[in-house]
Amino acid sequence: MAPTAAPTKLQLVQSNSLPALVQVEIEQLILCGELAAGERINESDLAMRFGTSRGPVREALRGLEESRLVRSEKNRGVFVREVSVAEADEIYDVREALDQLIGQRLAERATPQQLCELDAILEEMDRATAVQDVNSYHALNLRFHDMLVDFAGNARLTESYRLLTKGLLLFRLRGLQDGGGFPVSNTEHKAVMAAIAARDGARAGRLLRQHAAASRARMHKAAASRTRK
Amino acid sequence: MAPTAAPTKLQLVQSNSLPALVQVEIEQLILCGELAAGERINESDLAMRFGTSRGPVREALRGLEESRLVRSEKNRGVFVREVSVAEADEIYDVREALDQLIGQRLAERATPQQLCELDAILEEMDRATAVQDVNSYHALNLRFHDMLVDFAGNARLTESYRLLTKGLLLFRLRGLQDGGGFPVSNTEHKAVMAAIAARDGARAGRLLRQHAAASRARMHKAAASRTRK
DNA sequence: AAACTATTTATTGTCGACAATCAGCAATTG
DNA sequence: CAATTGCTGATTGTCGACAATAAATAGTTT
Repeated sequence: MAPTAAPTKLQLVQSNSLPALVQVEIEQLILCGELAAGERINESDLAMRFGTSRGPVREALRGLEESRLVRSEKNRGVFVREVSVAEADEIYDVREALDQLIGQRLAERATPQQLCELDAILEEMDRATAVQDVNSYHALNLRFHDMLVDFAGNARLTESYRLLTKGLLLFRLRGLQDGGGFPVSNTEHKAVMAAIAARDGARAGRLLRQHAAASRARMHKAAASRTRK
Repeated sequence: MAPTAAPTKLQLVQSNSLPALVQVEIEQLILCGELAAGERINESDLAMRFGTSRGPVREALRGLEESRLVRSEKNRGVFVREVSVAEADEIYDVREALDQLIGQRLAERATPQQLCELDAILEEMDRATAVQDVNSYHALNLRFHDMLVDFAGNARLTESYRLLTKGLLLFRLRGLQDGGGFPVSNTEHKAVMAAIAARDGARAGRLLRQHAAASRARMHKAAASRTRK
């Protein structure tokens, strides 16, 4: 009998190759800000840190370059990408289109079980809002949108979306955290959820797109107030 | 004085690293079908072919894995990806959303010069249709859509779109070339162009999305008739 | 003293070699 | 005779070493 639904830890470790492991590790380093945007990455240092040789590290960096988290200059090294406001704007343009699709598909396909999970997150976000816990809210917000795209049931859509939002995450790290308008954000989430629960695909799509647009506007506002200072 | 707009061939060769060169080379091999879908890729063979060692080849393959053109199994090698009809369907779902955005932005931003270039391609496609030259039409069609997304003026959008369509290309290689309905396809192109020339973003977006949907439908039809045989 | 040049040093790019692992075949055993 | 077990050849995974390049430093000249 074949082991059907048993994701053993052993199997995961054995299936994932070392460069792949190193890649997610470096990705974490970048996303958590330990490797700052614009910074140059030293291959030898990373290799030492992970206890490998430079080969796997180079392979991992090549993968990260393809996912646009780093850029590489010949004979000079690879650098953590920095995304400008203009680039973030471009990303948002695409994201809005994808978010609309996500809302649409969610309304068609999301199971009641999944809707419950989403509602649970929303409640947690309300609690975080009440205590003004920005960090928790930010993390929950990320998880919420990740679940949304997952539950939309289109693997390629998930891929594209994740790639895009990683770039956005890199931008947010530069300081401006969503313009601070996070109580508003959650009311928008609830409106989207209502449309999904009502199985109104068109409305859900429209609302989720508007939510992304609002988020973009908050970013602009924060960026503007920042450059003014 | 700095060389402003002179993309010397020398500079390109020197700026692009060897693994990057190898990567596009392998990509061509895959996209032109010399490396068939599902086939296993031998690192040593490729290294010999390009006159390098296995290191750069491995890095290139890691990049291609990130762009989903190959998949990698630990200790077994990397394989050219094969995309099923279901996956192609997923891709089309996303592509439709992006095409709508492309049409919208094109109507807003395309310069008269660019519109001329596009029209020129359309004429060529008409000529290819008249002579029933499927291959030429296919190539022109690819160029046309590539130019569309380029002229939309959003680098991230271009990236996402290209990534998606590469996957689709991989699927088309498996035999079914767009269901043969290519005279229809070009009339759709012309309708889109008319909307863009009229600077009607909403209509251009809607029409380009419908064009993608029609293309998807043609794929389904071809796939159905194929499995029936 | 400033500017240009030579040298040194650190880091990347590439390679060949060795170890680990897997697919296929042969031999053995019940 | 079927099935399991143990080889064998080939291929991948990883490493350390060397060459090539770029940044930093020191030295020289005007």
